Amino acid sequence: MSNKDNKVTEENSTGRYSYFYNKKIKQAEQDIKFRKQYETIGKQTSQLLKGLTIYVNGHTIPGRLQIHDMVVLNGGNFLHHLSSKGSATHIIASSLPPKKRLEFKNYKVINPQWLVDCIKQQKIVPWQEYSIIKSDIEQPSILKISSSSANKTPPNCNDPNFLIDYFKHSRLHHLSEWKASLRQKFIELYQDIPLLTHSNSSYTILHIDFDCFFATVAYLFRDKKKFPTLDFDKDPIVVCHGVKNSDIASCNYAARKLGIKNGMWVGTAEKMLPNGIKLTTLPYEFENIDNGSKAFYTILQSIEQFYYVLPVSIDEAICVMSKNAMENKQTLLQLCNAVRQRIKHETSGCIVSIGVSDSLVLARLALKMAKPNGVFMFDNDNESQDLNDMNQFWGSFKLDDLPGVGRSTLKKLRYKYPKVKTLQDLRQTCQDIISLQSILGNKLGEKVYLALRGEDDEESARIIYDPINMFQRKSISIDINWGIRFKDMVEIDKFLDICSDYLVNKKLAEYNKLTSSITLKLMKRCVDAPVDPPKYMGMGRCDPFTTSSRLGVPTNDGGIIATELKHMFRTLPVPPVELRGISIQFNKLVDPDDPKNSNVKKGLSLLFQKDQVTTTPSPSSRSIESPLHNVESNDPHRKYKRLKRSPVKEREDQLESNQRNAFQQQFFQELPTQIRKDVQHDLKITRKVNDSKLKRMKEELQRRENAIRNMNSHFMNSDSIFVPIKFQNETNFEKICSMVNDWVRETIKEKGPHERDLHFFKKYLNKLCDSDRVHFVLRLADMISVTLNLMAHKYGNAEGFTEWEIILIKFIIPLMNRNRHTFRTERKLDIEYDI
DNA sequence: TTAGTGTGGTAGC
DNA sequence: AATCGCTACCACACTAA
Repeated sequence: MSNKDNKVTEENSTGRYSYFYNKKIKQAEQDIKFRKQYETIGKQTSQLLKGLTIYVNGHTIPGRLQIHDMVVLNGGNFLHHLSSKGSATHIIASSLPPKKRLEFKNYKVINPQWLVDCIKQQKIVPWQEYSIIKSDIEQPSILKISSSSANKTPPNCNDPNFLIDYFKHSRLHHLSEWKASLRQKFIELYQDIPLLTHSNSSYTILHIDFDCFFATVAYLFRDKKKFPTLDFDKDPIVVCHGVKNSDIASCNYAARKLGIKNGMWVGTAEKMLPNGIKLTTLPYEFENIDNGSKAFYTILQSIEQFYYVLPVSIDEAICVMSKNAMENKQTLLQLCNAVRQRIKHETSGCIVSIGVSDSLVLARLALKMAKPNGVFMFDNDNESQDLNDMNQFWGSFKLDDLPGVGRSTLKKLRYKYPKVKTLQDLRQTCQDIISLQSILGNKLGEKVYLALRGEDDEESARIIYDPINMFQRKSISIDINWGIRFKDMVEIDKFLDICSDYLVNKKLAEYNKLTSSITLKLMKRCVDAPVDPPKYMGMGRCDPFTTSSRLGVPTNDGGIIATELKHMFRTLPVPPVELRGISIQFNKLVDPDDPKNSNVKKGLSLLFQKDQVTTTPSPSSRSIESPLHNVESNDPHRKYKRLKRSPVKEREDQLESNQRNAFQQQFFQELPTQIRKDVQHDLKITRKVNDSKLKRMKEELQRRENAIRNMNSHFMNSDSIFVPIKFQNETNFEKICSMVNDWVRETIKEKGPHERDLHFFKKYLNKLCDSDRVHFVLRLADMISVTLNLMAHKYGNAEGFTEWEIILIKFIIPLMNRNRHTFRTERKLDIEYDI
């Protein structure tokens, strides 16, 4: 090891000095020779690094040998041993233990990327940005140690940096980000090359993947002082953050032999160890993983025979080559081994395995056979393949080894075919496509059926025949299902602001897109799940709730999006303290440069175009709508004017809003103090959210839609506004009434309504409102109010009673005011709510 | 029929 | 002390129109 050598050298005992001195001379001579050789075969060399002396310390990616080649071929001096201080102009390292940091503190110590970038740009780029001990210079080491230990505060989702900090440590986040960026790069790299065609479908597929990548890198970059005798081939090693309920991201083959699997919790894995064997846990090496992957893709892309290098993930790629690119199996195997050798060499020891076949699914299965550390070629051709070999091949896979078969599908197959254990069994049991489709559904059934015959279904094959489109981004989203613990809506609003900011400024900006549709998904703790789940800060068992919203106008305005999210949150029945996870998706991405969106900035004008589109699908409405169009769209100026609210209109709105408030105030005064305060607080937030610009735009839309519907019913003499609305699969309002009545009566006695039931009830009420049937809502509200009164003396103190009271005040009554258009007419009913 | 919504499943380590 | 359970995309069931 070079470290050891250095120590000896520094001792500088006379005998040794001359030995190393000689060695140094010899190596310098070899370097020159090496360079000459390169030049004679016509390879590019340069004098870029002339005058620089570079030394590599410890493990790096690219590896020591590769850096050596890079330095020498670009005219630099490569220092094999750090013989005396000052002899090296640059030291390349990925990380330094504290002692080395001190030792090297006067050197330019940089990470390998510096060299890569220098060569790429063909100039010496400033080293400071690549310095790995820069941060130490700024503060004394003692202070740093104390602050870093004090830095380990428990995770807190109210911290403004929580999101970024969480993502920095999340393996799954990294995997997703890496994948997205590889796809993006693919598009840039291959956008001009012609697509492959089905007709010429004689391709060889190489599926290449690192063996336990995370674990290998973690091992290579481990703290050697902490693990002086660790043996990667013998000791079980896993990569994780924690000790007990922490996910295992990756485990080496010694661990796999004991039954340990990726995704398992550390505590579970430890239970599988035989007596006397210890499990070694190593931390993640995200940066070095990324570097390793860069080397991997660079090598693959440099191989001429590969038509495409399709990224699957950070450590996995599918290489497509024409069948006649290689002369025979022998040369193909040689190529595979050469690739494996190069990758191992240039990543300082990371191993890839390769599966080779003529379809995606077979290449993937072959890869499974190839692992660990091998190449496997599978020929599906019946004539050249021995039937025994066939049976053995398919017989060695479990059902969920088949791509597309996961936990859930496995369960379905097991249920239907309890005796089937291997893919060979399944091949024999399921001869027809129909039975598979009846269990698994149309597509998946077909996919499995074809896969068992070694063929790809159309969807899977898209990655070969249409990768550019497949890799084109169609949605953007973030999920946070760890560390979410909020106290109240104020905290959640702040968090939504942060999420919105991240999505807009990091994602939309990066891809230069606008969004016109948002989905919000919340995870709510199951009623019977413990408040603190087994995993620290985990989500535990949850019920999911989803809602989505069309914005009408494509936007990248963080404010509008945040406001909409806050509003959406409030439509879902998830109390702040029960929240365990949030997911936000932007579904309909729009290109701002697209000429048909040129008036996005004007915003509202697009809204009205959209309005016309969305309200014209049915023939009946179209016939009625045309007069409307004549009035409005014949004169573009007029249309535009309507967008600007007249001062009169603005005042009217103000008036209405005041009325609404007065209406609510009336109810508040009759409430017990505590409830009143709570309800008022939340309404304040809700109102703020609802009064946003977007909300006003949406209300305007809604009003126009209703107006058209009313016109319809007027002209057509039809009751089209009374389209049936279902609750609990019932459309008859009287029946729904009695159903709701029973439900209220039962749940008042206990703990109130179940969230899901309530959620659907609220949806039903919302639909009633949206279709101008507020009087039904009034009837229901009245009924509930009467029931509460009747039962007050007996159950007035029950939890359910209070719940229903709050539901009535906080949700149902404000709902009736929501649609101002109808409010003025319906209010005449003047039902008295005495609570 | 067609289009939209919400839900579920899968993949990578 | 613990711990960092993401994210894009397809497919399906269901509803509205």
